[in-house]
Amino acid sequence: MTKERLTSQKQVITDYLKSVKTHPSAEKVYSVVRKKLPRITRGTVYRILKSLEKKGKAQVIPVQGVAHFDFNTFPHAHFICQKCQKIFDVFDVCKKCNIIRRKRTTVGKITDYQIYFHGFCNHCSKK
Amino acid sequence: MTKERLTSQKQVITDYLKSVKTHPSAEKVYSVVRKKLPRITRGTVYRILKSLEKKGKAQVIPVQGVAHFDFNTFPHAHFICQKCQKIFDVFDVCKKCNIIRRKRTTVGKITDYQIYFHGFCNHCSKK
DNA sequence: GTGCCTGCAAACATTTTGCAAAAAC
DNA sequence: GTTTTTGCAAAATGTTTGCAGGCAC
Repeated sequence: MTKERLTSQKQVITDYLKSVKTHPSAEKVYSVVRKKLPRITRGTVYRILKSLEKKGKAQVIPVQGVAHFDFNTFPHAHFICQKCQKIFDVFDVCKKCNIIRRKRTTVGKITDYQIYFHGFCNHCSKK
Repeated sequence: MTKERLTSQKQVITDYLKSVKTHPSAEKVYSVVRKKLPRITRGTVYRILKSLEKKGKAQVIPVQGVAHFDFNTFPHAHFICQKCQKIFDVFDVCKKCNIIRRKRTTVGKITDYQIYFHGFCNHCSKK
C-alpha cells in the first residue's frame, strides 16, 4: 500500500523546475532550492529528481556527463551550444519523419526519442 | 612542436573499436584490450578514448551516465533498448528534415547532431 | 637524446545508499 | 500510530590528473 506523500522539498523543487525556462543540473537545483529550504541535502534533491524522471515528469539531458533536467514533456529537441554550453529548446523538428510518426525502426519499437543539436547559438556565433 | 606518437596502446584500442559493431564503454574497452596489453591502465584507456573523441574519430553515446564509444563517423542515429540496454545503429532517418539539411535552427547553427531512440528491440519485444 | 606517452596512485565529480530521526497522513 | 521521506554521512561509480619513468622517434 505504497502511497506517495507531499513534502515541502518536493513542492519547492517542482515549483522551481516549472518556473524556469532553462535546464538546470542537480547541483543548480540544489543551490537554488537551498535558499528556501536551507537544510535540504543533495541526497534529497537527487532522490526527488530521479523519481520525477521515473514518473515521466522530467527528462534528463546529459551534457558532458552531467544530467540536466527538463520539465517540459511536450516532444521537442534540444540545441546545446558548444561555446556557452547553454541548452535551448527546439520545437520545429521532424514532423514529417516516417520513423518517428510510425514509432518504429527496423531494429525495434520506439517509445521515446531525443534529438540533440550541437553548434553555436545565435549569441555565441556573433563574435 | 607537439607531434603525436604511435604506441601499441593506441593501436590496439583503435583496432578493437574498428573491428567491433557494438558500442563499448571505456570499461569494456579496458577489459578487452587488457588481454593483449596486460599492463595497460584505465587512465591510459580513458586518455586515448578522449583524444579520439577530440579528433572526431569517435563519438560518445551516453547511456545512463556511462559513456559508450562509436567509431562509425557516418551520420546515423542510435536505438537504445530499455530492457537489454544494447545500442543499435539506425541509418535511415531524417533525410528530408529541413533543419538537418540546412544545418540551422532558429536558435543557432548546427555543426553536429545526435538522435537517440528508446524502446524495445526486436529481440526483447518478442517476449 | 628529446619529448610525448604510459603506469601508478591519488584525486575528483557526480550520484547513490543505509540508517535513524522527522514529517505526512 | 504507521509508513514514507528526509538529513546525514559514507560509499560507489565513472573519469581525470600529477608525476616519474619508459618508449617512440
